Amino acid sequence: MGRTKEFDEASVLKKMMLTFWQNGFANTSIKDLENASGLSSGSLYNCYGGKDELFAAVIVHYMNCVVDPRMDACLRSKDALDGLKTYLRETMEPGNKSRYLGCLIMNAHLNARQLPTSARNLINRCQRQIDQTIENAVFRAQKDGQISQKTDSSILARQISLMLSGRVLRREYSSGDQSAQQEFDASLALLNDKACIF
Amino acid sequence: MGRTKEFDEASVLKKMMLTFWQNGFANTSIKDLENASGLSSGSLYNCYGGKDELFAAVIVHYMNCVVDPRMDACLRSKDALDGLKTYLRETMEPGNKSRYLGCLIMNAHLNARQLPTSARNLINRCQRQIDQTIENAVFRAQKDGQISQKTDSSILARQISLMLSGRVLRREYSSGDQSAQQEFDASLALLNDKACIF
DNA sequence: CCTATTTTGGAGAGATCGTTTTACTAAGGG
DNA sequence: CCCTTAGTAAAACGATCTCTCCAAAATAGG
Repeated sequence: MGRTKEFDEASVLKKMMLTFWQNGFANTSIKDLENASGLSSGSLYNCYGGKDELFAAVIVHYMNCVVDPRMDACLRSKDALDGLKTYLRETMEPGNKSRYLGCLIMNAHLNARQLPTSARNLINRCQRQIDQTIENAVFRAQKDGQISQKTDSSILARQISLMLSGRVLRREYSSGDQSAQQEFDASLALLNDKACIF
Repeated sequence: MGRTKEFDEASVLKKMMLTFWQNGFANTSIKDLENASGLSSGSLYNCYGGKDELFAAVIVHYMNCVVDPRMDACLRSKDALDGLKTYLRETMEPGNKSRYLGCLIMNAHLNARQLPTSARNLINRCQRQIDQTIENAVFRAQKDGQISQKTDSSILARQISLMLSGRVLRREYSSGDQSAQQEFDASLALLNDKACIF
């Protein structure tokens, strides 16, 4: 039934994902994607249809390969609080990469106006999933006695989400090893000492 | 000494400020600025030199007209905690505008890579000023007994800054009246009950 | 081998971008 | 009247962008 594809779709998606992740949607050109993937524009348009659909495919790939495993680990963790802290650390810390890229989903929020509507809806759905994971972890930690009963866990979850978004937004501003670490510590501090906010 | 300027520079800067504020640097074209200001590109280039310098002038104008008054009011407020809360409310709440625009300075962080270096440095300097204002307010509130002595005020200030950035980042995502309000309330909750975090 | 089908790569259309230039009008001061 | 500065409108520049098109290449089934 015709010629077979020569490239590995997962590996190509990963390379394009990194490009979008670093540069954002509007600041990534088809030429960039050609260079990153090694494919020509003809192939890209043949496979995905256009930049918008390509971006959507990248987001799905990002969720599958990056976010979902983290969320699963968080939800399945025996120790709810530890699971949440691990999730935050993985999302907030630069890790072994030379540059902290933030979160592809959250990065997209600020440029939401430049995004095609379909991508915007997709992004929002993913963000809601992330927020709910955080909320679930906080609820479970409170039920397990790791967070004081006096704490309003809905508010605490919202605070955590906000700080996570804030750290992502500020990644280019406070990118020194020190300030990045301090912001991460400040976020975690909310969860210490049984989070006796109320 | 030649013909005098026909337009009011402050009013022109304000119109361009709103355009940059809504669309960001990269997504604002010279044509947009022509339409917004009513001037032709010739005049714009004659007065400011180019898009980069124009953006810098807009940032200075934004600081002078929007941020500085807020920071001054916060620092001069008799009640330190009230002053800080007012500052947060003004920056986080949509107010009377139809759409919440976030903060021009913070908006620029996520697109920092697209900005000219001069603008990036300017933005960072402004952000540092904002962070210090928040920190000063927290310190003063603690000295005045409004925040528990057990609280690590540096960490609390960082948390506040992070939430502020987070709210700005998420403005298009959680833009419903309800979730925006809830995020604002969650940020303020840190300052309630004498902020007995530690 | 043949043919239908798909992939691939490159050229280029068509649009928009920031910027410069040109030609022209308008207004102030000597 | 001249000179300088301020302003508009338009054209053109080279660069870059998304996307289309088409011929060549490769591979499946008959």
